[in-house]
Amino acid sequence: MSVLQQAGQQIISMTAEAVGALGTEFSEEQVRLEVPKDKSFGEFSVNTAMQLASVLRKNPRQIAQEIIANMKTENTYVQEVSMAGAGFINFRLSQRYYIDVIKEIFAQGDDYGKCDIGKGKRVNVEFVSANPTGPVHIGNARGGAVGDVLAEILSWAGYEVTREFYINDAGNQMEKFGASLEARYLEMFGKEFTFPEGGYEGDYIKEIALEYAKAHQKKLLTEESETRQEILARFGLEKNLSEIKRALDEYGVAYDVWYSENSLYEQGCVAEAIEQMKKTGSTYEEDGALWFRASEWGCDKDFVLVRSNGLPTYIMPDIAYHLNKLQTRQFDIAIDVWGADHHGYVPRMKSAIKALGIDEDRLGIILMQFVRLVRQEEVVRMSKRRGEMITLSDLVAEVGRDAARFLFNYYNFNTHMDFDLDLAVEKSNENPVFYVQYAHARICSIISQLRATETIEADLSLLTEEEEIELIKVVARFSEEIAVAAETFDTSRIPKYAVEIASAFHTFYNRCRVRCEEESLMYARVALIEAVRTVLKNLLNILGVSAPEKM
RNA sequence: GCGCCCUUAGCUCAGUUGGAUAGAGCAUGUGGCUUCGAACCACAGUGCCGGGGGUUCGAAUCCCUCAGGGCGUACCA
Repeated sequence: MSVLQQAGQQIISMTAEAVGALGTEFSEEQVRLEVPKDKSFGEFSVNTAMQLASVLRKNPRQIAQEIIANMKTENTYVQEVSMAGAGFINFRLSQRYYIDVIKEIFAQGDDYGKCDIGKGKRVNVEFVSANPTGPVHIGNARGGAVGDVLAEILSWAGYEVTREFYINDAGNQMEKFGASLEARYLEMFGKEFTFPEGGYEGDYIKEIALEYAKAHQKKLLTEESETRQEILARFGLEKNLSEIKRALDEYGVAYDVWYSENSLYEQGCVAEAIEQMKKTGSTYEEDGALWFRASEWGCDKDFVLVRSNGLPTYIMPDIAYHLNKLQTRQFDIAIDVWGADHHGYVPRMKSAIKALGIDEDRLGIILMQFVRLVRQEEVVRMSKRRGEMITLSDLVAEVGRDAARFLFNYYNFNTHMDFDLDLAVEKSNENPVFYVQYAHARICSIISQLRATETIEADLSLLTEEEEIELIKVVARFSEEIAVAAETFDTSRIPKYAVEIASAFHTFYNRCRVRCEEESLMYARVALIEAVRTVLKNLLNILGVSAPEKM
């Protein structure tokens, strides 16, 4: 339990106890611990008196007074309890609390900020899963940044995390891919060809075809069209996948598992999943197709699982995939990071999961709102069909990995965001990522200049300035921030929290000199900023953003 | 038609799950380096929390309704 949690728990206990002494039932779970908006009210507050007002039919202020009179603060971090406003009970902590926070940071170092709400549960986070028919485009960039950081947050929160990429290497799009490649291949040798309807028109298709032609020349001209397409598709898939891996690697995203959709077919998982769906008794045949009675499982409409031509629809291998994750591989939780255009897909997937007897809460779905790229105050238009798009590699080359990852996580996944390329590049000093990195570099610089004398044991009780206390108060919240971020899947809390710490540090820096007259105070302050450096570094690590010592 | 998401300062966004006077950054204005990094700090102004009802001690937050924007609603993926 962190120092912060200990203090919080003490307040909860003493509050529940004090209410009990008044002759009223009030459990610890009912105590709502809050942080007052105005710091002059202290570190914590509870609104217990207001909660009890309607029950006791008394003025909340009077109730608050009675609760306070019964409070036992001996041997706790609480120094002072007071009543304010409509009946808030406010708590001020003793200095020992702040000292213990810094000691805790030193003791835990690179692990400071971790918590154990995950209790070792196994979580699978599947994200990006870009279509392997082409390069990773900008739309996937947000999902990549958020998915990767979410995975990291969950791991800090005590979950055992697997990062996974689902390769859509089966079905319709693979055929279109192969047909598109074939057309370009034939075109190259001056043969007759028809470009498939809805095929992939991007230049990279020509490049892949050219590459194959360079290596194998006219070899495929004598083949049947079907085998030709298959060979080209497989060749192109290999190419694209290695390019996708390269781009993601450059972006700082590394996967534990690359899961092939096609392998689900090959291993009979799709057929098996169809059987399982039938066994639920919620399927029926109509017009030669197999339908799932999703309307019985909380979905507005029924939908088709197997078409009348015998081929499964797109959702069938996906059901098999989730069955594989949640049943076969026994993950406790599976999280999917999807684009907002898939939101209609959520109730369908959940209804299937439910019908199969799996607790739907084990499936967490994050819907990523779209990103619009803005340049010169204008929205950059992209067309995947025409192959006009900005790739992840382009973005990283233009704004850098640090800025991209930080900014994508800076906004909650649920907000539509505009990514201003000019702002991210030209006015890079306005970018919050540099603000945080600057704070880190600044601390490193100070510490390196004082390194010779840093070994002396510091007297942390000398840290009494308002800016010093504020700084400690902020860094003390770390594990709490991780816990909330993990529970809400909200990665944006982390960069925002990092900015808050950087800001508290800069304020401190401008108000208090580290290298000051009194040596003992100097050591105490060195210890303080050393602790802050650890926290900033840990936060940047979680974000996958570098923590430079010089800028 | 039905369903989901969004709407908070000039701009980009927070708002601790219903609490105290609604906050940051950017932009604007003023001030701060003979001493640790001025990529920084301090101070200043701006709000019909999209509109209107309701729930209660108390609403930006929960419910209803209307408006605007985005996206779904295939035997496409």
